[in-house]
Amino acid sequence: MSSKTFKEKIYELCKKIPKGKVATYGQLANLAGHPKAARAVGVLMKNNPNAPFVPCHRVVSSNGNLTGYSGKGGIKEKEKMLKKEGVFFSKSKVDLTKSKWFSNNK
DNA sequence: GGCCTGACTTTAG
DNA sequence: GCTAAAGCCAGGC
Repeated sequence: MSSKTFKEKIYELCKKIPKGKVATYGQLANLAGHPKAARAVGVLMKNNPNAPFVPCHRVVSSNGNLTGYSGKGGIKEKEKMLKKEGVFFSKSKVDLTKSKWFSNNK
């Protein structure tokens, strides 16, 4: 039963992202059951009704580039946090080759 | 129920 | 390698 809305699923998926790993918007959308709703995912993050409850900074674009983040510091802080958590970086982008999250729960 | 917005993704030039 | 355009979707008013 999918009583939960798309956004609720997205938030839960965000919380499931392990430390030191990152996921793409499209991936979260895919796990939520809508592979093409990556855009909607971004909107939900922007609204960010539960900022401290969801590590939305672990969500990046498909090429590993850090996009968005309306939080304090913006992209800069976001990158900093990820580096701190152990995410591999290549210049100003996430090294998806090493740090992309492989969701097991589907 | 319809219109607008947007932190996406992909393809083409 | 970069820019532009199109397609897609859900939330909010």
